[in-house]
Amino acid sequence: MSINQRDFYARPALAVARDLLGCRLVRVQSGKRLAGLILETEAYQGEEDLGCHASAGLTPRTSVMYGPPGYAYVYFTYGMHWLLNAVTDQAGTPAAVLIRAILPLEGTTAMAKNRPYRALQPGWTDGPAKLTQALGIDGIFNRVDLCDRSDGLYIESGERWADAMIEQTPRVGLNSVPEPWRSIPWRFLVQKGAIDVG
DNA sequence: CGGCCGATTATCT
DNA sequence: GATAATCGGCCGG
Repeated sequence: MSINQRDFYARPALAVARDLLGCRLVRVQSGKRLAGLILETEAYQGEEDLGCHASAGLTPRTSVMYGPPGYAYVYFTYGMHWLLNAVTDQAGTPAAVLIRAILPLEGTTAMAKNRPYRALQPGWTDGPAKLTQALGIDGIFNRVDLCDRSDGLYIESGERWADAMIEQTPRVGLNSVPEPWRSIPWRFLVQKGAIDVG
């Protein structure tokens, strides 16, 4: 397994969102690997994308998206949830990919401790806030370098799913965003039948 | 099983 | 002062 390097992220969010499916999200917590296969992502591309936080322009919160690719953009929403994005595209072009679901593969016991309530129930990591809880990711991970193993949060290359196994749908939760951004199919997910769930 | 709604606070207007 | 890239509980059928 090798860590995705800067050039992997230095592309438009749409391409990175597609290629992150099947990669392995790794969080090293207390010396242990907590990791899972990425099954669902969403692309947010540019100030003109009214679903993207950067559509509000350069602010302290969105500034990380304007920086170089390969860094984490972790933000807080709905008063209680942390969501994990990977910054993509070149510096100066704000873009990011939201990681929405993983299949837990390593360190599931530790993940269950991080997320005791629904641990190991069906679907316990199939939401963007659920997976950050399971992996113990919060605001202190904002701006960490995903290309650097020493930060304890990175993404390894994985197997590439066939296009036939990948579904594209509109992004979730953008009900107050105008068209065409509300309906543009920039959400990527691995079809359920493609996954061998235990 | 599906749909509605409250929780709770960082960020921007 | 309003809003939010969500989750989980509770309700009704």
